[in-house]
Amino acid sequence: MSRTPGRASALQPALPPTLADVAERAGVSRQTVSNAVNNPDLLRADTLTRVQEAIAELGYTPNRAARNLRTRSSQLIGLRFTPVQEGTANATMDRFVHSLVETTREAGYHVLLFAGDAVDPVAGYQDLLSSTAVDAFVVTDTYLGNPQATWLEERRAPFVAFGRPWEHPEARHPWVDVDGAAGTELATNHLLGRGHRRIAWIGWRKDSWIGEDRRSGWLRAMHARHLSTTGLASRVEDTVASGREASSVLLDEAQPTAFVCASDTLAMGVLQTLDERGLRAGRDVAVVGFDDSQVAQVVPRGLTSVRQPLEEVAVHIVKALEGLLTTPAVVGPGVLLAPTLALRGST
Amino acid sequence: MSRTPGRASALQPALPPTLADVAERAGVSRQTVSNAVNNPDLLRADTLTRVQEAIAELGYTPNRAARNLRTRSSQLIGLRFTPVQEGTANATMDRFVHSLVETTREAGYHVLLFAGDAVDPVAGYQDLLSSTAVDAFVVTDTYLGNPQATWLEERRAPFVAFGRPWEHPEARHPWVDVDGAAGTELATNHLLGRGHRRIAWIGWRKDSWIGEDRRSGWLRAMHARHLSTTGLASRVEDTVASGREASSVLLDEAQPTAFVCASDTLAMGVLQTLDERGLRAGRDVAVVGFDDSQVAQVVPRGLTSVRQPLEEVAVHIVKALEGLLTTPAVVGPGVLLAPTLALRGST
DNA sequence: TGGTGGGGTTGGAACGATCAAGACGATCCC
DNA sequence: GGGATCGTCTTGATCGTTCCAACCCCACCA
Repeated sequence: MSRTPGRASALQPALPPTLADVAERAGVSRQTVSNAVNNPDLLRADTLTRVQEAIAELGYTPNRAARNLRTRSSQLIGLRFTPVQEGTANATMDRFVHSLVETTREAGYHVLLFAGDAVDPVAGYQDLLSSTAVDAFVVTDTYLGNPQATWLEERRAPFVAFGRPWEHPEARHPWVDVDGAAGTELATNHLLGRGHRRIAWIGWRKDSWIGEDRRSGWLRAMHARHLSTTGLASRVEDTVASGREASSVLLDEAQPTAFVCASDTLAMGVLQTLDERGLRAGRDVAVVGFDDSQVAQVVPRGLTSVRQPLEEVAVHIVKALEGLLTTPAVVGPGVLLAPTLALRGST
Repeated sequence: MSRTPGRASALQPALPPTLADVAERAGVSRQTVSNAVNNPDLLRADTLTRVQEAIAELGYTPNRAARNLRTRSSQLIGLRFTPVQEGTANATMDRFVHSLVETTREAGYHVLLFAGDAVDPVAGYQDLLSSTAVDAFVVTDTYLGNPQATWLEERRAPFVAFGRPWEHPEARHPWVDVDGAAGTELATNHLLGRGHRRIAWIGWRKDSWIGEDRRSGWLRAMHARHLSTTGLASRVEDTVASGREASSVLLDEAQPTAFVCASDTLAMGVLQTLDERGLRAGRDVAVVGFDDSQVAQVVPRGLTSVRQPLEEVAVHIVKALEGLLTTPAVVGPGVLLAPTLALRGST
């Protein structure tokens, strides 16, 4: 082939070998090499080893772009990456991304990150989808009234959501979520087991589905023991300051001995109140957070927190993705996973 | 074209339009459409608008795979994603990744994440490089004796490092780093300005280049004031427990009034010691951390911490990448950026 | 002997874009 | 007036892979 001399040139960086190079070396056709890579069992044993030797000698790796073009797939999963919010203890994304990268790798995929557009929530998806840059998406920000999910669904774009379609129970896309109510129920029962009876709740505003879900777990556990919850609940913004204020008010007006919070951020607000009043977390007042962030892990004496099984979430998401991409017709039901409780000094 | 009937089929999901479709619609050749997209100024004004109309009507977007194949570039930047370590306050990656995603987007690139192999640190790079899946890498884990960097350099693979080539000052690749010494010097001077004189250092083991660099900033600031540092320094593992122990010993043996730490993780250990001894951070003893993690931001009364300008780092990295990918010959010198100090209640 | 069947292999034609070179007409300049 | 130049657009080839249909060869059986 006329490629060889160009490759021999010392100035040009060597072009990687192609299928044709391997085929020539092994004395077979291109297609046979392709089969050796993708369907080895189609070849006779001796041909296969000969081709594999040629591949090894040349250090051949299939060119992705060419393969993508021909197969109409990129082996890439798109994920809109939202950073941690400064000043909060919100830490889900980082752990989740890692789990997803790890799991997709085992399935032969890679993760493509893209940034969100402040104005148009769909912009990033639009671009990647129409240029066929990714095979599918993982949508994580479903709590924003998920225009992305409906938009993607309309376009029949393959995607799996991390988060239930709260507002659209009729949605027909696969999703994986963590049972927040089960988490707070776990936390509340843990506190009940430690003898607490007046357990307060600090959660998010009523328009947050996730917040209401988590709240319901606390409510369920309390009612199961026939304990009153009146005056023990508070709904605020997800900031440390709000948690501080809410806990301060609750301590004054309802004298709780324990707090269950919708997030580690709010729990840190509680710890701050305790700190100000000279109360010891875990000894005088118990506190449980949600998300098992780094903050919960390293704060003095530690913060007990509900931990989402993000590794498991990633596994189910990838499983669903593989299903979507092989047999697009089948859409299984959503998957709901149970969180665990990371016990630390605050309870 | 024979494609049209297939596209009209109701069962098949519509194939996206191609260059040829647009060309036919606009009554021009394929190449002209290509030029309209990539070199609009080559076209006559009226032709351009006609083609653009056709593009808009059909909703055409160039197919990435085809473009990648032809141009031998993927517009993807590979980044090995290492997750936060559980139990630490190490938070650089998340913020950095976000900055990088944002900045690369503006430059027309996307970020491709891949997982590290525990055994072979080069495996992920190898795979992506030889399959021409990415145009370049951003290497962040240069502190590990960076076999990746040397490996990539040998292969003439384009990459930019976040982190200096400490062990290989002769390295000829572009890098961007944050001046850790300047950061700790800033922190120490801040404490000196507040009247502290006995300022202790808690850092990492001697084999950490980054650790020694940060230590040198503290040393420099102290020596500039002719203050003794004997007995005031400690080198330990980067864990909360180590920080706790080290600060406890230092308090007993050297009576410091302030601590400068190589990380927020160590600083949290100091806070824990203070908490145990009934001392108030910021009032009785001052503490400064490094990285401005979420932990520093939400811990009660806050932790003063050195903040790396990661957005700026990303900008310089992308700039270097663009340089590499357009004119591979030129390799500018490394870029060293100055961190800032985030002031909070602990000082 | 000759048809049948099937595993193993082959060559040509896509996939959808860009590159390189050339065609065409209009303009310019000597 | 003729050749060179420029701006604009077209044509054919090419990137490296996989799909498709046909092919070869040999075993099997009538």
